[in-house]
Amino acid sequence: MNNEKITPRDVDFAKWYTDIIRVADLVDYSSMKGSMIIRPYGYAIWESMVAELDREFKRLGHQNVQMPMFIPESLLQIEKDHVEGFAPEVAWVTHGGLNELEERVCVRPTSETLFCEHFKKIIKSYRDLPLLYNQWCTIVRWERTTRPFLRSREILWQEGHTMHATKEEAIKETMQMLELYEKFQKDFLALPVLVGKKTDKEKFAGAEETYTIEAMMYDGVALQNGTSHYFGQNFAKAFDIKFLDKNNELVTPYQTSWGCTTRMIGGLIMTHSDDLGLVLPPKIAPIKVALIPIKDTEEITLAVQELKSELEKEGITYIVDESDKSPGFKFANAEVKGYPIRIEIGPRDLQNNHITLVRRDTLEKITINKEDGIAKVKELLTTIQKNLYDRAKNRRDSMIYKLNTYEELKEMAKKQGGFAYVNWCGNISCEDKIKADLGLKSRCIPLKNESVDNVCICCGQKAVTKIYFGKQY
RNA sequence: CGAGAAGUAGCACAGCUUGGUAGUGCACUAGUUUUGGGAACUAGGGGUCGCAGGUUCGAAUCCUGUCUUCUCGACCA
Repeated sequence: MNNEKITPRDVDFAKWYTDIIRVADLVDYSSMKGSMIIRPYGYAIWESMVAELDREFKRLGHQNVQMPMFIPESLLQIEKDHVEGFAPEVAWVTHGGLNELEERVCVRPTSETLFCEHFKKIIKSYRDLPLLYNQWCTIVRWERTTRPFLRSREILWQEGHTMHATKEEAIKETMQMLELYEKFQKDFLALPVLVGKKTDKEKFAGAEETYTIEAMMYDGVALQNGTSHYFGQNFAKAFDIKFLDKNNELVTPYQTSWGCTTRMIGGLIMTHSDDLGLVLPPKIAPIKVALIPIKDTEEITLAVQELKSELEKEGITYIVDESDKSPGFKFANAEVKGYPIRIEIGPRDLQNNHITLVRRDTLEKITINKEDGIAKVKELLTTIQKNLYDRAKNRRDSMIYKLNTYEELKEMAKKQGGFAYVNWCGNISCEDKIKADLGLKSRCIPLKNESVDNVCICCGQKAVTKIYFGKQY
């Protein structure tokens, strides 16, 4: 910890973001371009997410597996759209030891092809389905420009891959996982998200339908924070995966995949944090409470001990700052780290049998009887979680603009950010034009579509759907 | 990949115009006094000034090349 100042959020958002990451000591940069080292505190945040998601995946019947890191070129090339989509950002290994490889292999940018090869071997009968696999791993995409958490060359993520006997079941799985992500981001990360379908232009290479979770950052720029794909039989056909159904007929199964990454940490920061440092939703904060003794006396040490054992009894994680730093320094440090609640214990408190609780989200100080402390902590953790979500949602909602004319859209594109909610004819030409002229990309088509009786915002032809446009990270 | 800017201690930077012993703040170490919003004092440790070449008696400083990073564009699930 050092006492570097953070660039104010409204002055330079990009600098503010990297400052937060630096002062909270979440990552370090490796000697290789575009690779980040996730430091212990950053990793602890990821572990909180992993624990929650992994439990949910397993509850829904998924099993974890581990696939190889390398994909032979011939394997990657089996599905045509897939290889075309990923070609520009694949890293290749050409040598093994001192010898040139007969066939080069890539470092997985995603593992559909590996799973498919495996599925082809193990799926024989309808009794083998559904096959519900998930993998926690890192992937590599050779990005030209990188940004910590949001776009790095090595990505720590989770990828689910499932096979189903029927189309309905596969679609159900796709939607179920999408909803799981939405619920997780809402309930745990306190991120209000738009859920919807990607346009054909923006969908995953090789997918029939791509669904997305779109969060909006403090500056109004969108962040795709999770996806769920319905593949239909595209990969299964390309890989010649077949099984014998109940009628003893050889048929092709239906497939899904879904994933989310450490990008969610970036999303957390860009949504909740402020000029003093990190702000973490209590449910995801690795440490919920920071205990700060103001002075090093016997009386205070005793009171800290009491609080520690009470927190332990309740299973609330905490940290005690027993360093010989000044109180002000300890407060600032606790704020930088984003601990949801800080408890100050000093002589003045103890005189009256009090302790002081400080909320990280509002910085409100609450003086309370020592005995009531833990009950108040529990209550506050819930309150803070809710407040963070409400705050983010109000901000997000205030930046969704329902627009009808191209002029209005043009005006919006000039502004800082936000989502435009507009009518669209469904043609890629309009999507291309809006991107080329205004720099806005389609975010998603809402799942529950309102009836559309208007014209496309771009071409004026009959609109077929509502759609969100916005800038993206 | 195009345009611009920058690389000097862990971090942030000054020094460069006009070449002459490597500097400042924070962080770090030890000691003393402190402690309710980023403590004070004292004493320390830490650098081949991104890399390579050139000019020069002498280069962080001037010249050439090169690598890397950042911003903007392009690209991008």
